[in-house]
Amino acid sequence: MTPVEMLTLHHLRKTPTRLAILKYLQTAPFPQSENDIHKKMQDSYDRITFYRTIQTLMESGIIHRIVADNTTVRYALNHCTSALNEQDADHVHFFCTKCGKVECMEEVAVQPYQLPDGYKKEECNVVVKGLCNECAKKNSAEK
Amino acid sequence: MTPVEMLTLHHLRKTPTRLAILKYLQTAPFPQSENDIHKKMQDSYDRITFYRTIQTLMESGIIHRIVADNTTVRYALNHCTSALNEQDADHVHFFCTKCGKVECMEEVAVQPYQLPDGYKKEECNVVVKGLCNECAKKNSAEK
DNA sequence: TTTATATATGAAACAATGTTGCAAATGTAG
DNA sequence: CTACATTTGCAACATTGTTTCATATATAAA
Repeated sequence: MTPVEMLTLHHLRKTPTRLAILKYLQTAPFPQSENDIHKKMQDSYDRITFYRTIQTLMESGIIHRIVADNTTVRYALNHCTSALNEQDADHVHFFCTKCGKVECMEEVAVQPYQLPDGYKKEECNVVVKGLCNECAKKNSAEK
Repeated sequence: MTPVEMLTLHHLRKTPTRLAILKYLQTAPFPQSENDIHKKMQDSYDRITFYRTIQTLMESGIIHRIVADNTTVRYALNHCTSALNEQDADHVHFFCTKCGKVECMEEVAVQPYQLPDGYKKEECNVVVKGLCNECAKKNSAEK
């Protein structure tokens, strides 16, 4: 699905900032930070607009925010954004403590946790921290 | 275990800030925010010291930080802090989207997720969002 | 194509969160 | 009680997130 189609589907206006962010996230191999997006957009970037755009895109379910750490936030397209109308399955996120990379592990599904009586579940976020394959390889080569 | 014993066990100096934070977390029924701790400590509170203390206590494994949200951070004693030398089992954290309360669900264990080859797992954080029993009750009473 | 208008933007100003360097204070081993 | 490594607290800064409001713009309708 193209960024224009994503916005059309959700009855959102096709503004430059929204299109720029969606295009960038679509080409990015991993979830991206505000700073990544900022650098990509250069002068056309405004922080306030960014936060509001992110908010809008999240509310529509086009993207999701990954909070890997108290200082590490990333954004990624929802998978259902490419497969129309399909609900995103909750997936595990991986955070490399060495290089800082965050990954959406679409293939690792989140377990359905059973909460105590009376609690109402809405969403479940799983972040696994460790070394990504590249950093793990470098690490074992070093010693 | 008393706060003094916790610090002794980890060869940390028994300073007023450390003791105050540990005492407060020990009596708190839920994980607490920086602001909660600040209010409790009043004048004896200094933000820089707070951050450094938290860092030290986390590195020693006395407390853990729960990042429920990009704007919601809480701190809680590790369970092993009361049961000497016992490794804390990773547990699920619950975040109430209505009242903002965070809970450690010690009784809900984290599933061991299988990562792709080459990745090295270090830690796994699970945050379930939804309504806590109190807010869920209020919610159904309202309608 | 033009116009009306609801929506989105961007500036200013602020609030909250987190970090670093350094001199002074303090906990503790001896 | 003293020596000294550790910890504190201040100043100064960096990053992240929010609110208000006037201006600009995307789009539906004429």
